[in-house]
Amino acid sequence: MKYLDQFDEIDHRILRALQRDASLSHAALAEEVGASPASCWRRIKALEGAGVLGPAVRLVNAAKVGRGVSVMCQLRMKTHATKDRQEFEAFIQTRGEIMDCHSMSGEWDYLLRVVVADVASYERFLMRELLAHPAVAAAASHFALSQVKYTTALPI
Amino acid sequence: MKYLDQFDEIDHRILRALQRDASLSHAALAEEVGASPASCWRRIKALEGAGVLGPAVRLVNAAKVGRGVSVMCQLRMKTHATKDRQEFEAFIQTRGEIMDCHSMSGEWDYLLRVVVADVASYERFLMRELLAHPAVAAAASHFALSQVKYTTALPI
DNA sequence: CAAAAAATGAAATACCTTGATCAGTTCGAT
DNA sequence: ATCGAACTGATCAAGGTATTTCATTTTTTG
Repeated sequence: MKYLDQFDEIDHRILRALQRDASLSHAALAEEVGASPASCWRRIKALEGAGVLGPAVRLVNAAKVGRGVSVMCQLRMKTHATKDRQEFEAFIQTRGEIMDCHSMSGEWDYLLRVVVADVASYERFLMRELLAHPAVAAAASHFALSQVKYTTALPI
Repeated sequence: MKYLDQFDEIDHRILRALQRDASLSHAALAEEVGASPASCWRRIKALEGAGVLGPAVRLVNAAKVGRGVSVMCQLRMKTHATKDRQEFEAFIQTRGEIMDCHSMSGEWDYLLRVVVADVASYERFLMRELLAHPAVAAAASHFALSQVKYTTALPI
């Protein structure tokens, strides 16, 4: 099997197409990218094997399931000890309302995107979960007024 | 057809399962959520029709396609005129490296998540695209050191 | 330039999936 | 308690799909 150290134009088209619509059949995909279904199948397998192509997921409308409010929350930690960091990052994984968490450069240690039903829910989450966590020193919350863009498709 | 003003436990399980794995067949899904394939199919159609269940997309490993660096960029606008805002938000849609954009409360107008290959690429993007835009007054960039969590699955 | 390796397209098959039908059942309203 | 609407599970036909094989073409390597 070829070693995927770089992608050709067909690979790029496959990645673009599947990022947009994971439900495309190999036949439909083949027509779109200009290759045969068999070739597409082999390329997809190679891309999956190389860890480039990840899982297929279904997107859900946040507002319609009562998660219409996004809050960006910056956190500063009390300590930067490895053990505390690991414990905190493990805690992050367990909280479903935390969609993303990045470790940041600058004066704040982490930036979280939290989805909640309303402001009251966020207040509760902030007070009881985040600020109550022993490793957290301070938090600054910024509410999203609207979502101008949201995509999972990387530019390829 | 039933009016989806609320979901029962089976709907919740379906949404959770499809958020995790969009490639599940109706048969596999049925077994997982404890219903018949036919019932799953009808519920999925209803959820799609109600706009709850969105598209199936394939996730791609950002680092492996040369987009391993995420930067959070806060922007302040020169003006808040409707026309300028609309024009800027349309511009946002055209730039593939901008994954998310939220209109924010607080002292910054927008928060963007930008994915680039490296710091040099970001510098170029910031200078030539964002700061060069006529509606943008100022920007503050924060680099993500690592991605602690990233999910598309809302808590349901 | 020649040989080897790798990728390609076409074809074929067995499987699986979707989506519809129908009789029975649950649930809510009166 | 009774009626009716809505939902359910089982079944099934038609169609499409994934995956393999093989001969051919393209690319790489020596």
